[in-house]
Amino acid sequence: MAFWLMKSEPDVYGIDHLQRDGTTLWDGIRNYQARNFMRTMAVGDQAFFYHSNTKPPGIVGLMEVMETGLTDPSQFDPTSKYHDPRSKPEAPRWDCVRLRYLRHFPTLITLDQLRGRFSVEELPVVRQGNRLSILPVSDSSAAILLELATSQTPC
DNA sequence: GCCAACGTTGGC
DNA sequence: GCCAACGTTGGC
Repeated sequence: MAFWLMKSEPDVYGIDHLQRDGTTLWDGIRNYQARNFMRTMAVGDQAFFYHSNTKPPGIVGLMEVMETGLTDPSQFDPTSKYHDPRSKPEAPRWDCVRLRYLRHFPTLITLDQLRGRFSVEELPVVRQGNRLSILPVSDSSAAILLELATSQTPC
């Protein structure tokens, strides 16, 4: 079982939406590197939910990969902001996974905390200007994150 | 294949 | 609003 970090803007789709929905299609990925990471995901992998473009940004909880290798329907939807006119149904360019809500962490693990604890090599999300919305997380980094999440007490 | 221009993400 | 990082596009 592998670990991942997946970003989303809480105003667009945050962990509270996922808790409400139970599961969701993680669609709209339009970056080849992120897509290729998604393609290596396996059912049962776990992903840290990262809230970006918010104050402060950071990791808010955990989710689980339910299905992989799904075609992203938004690429064929002309009304979607993720519509890709160059993608043809006989050769879809973008795919996605289905994720399941696992839990909120008791408190936010802020980007500041992550920067204090991890190097760029250990957890690339701490690098300034990192735009990749899906990143692998090593087992050792995941263990530290899970430990951090449980040791922090809500205020 | 090179590279300049441009666009996007996302922190601050 | 600014800017760092970096992917994409298109001319050549």
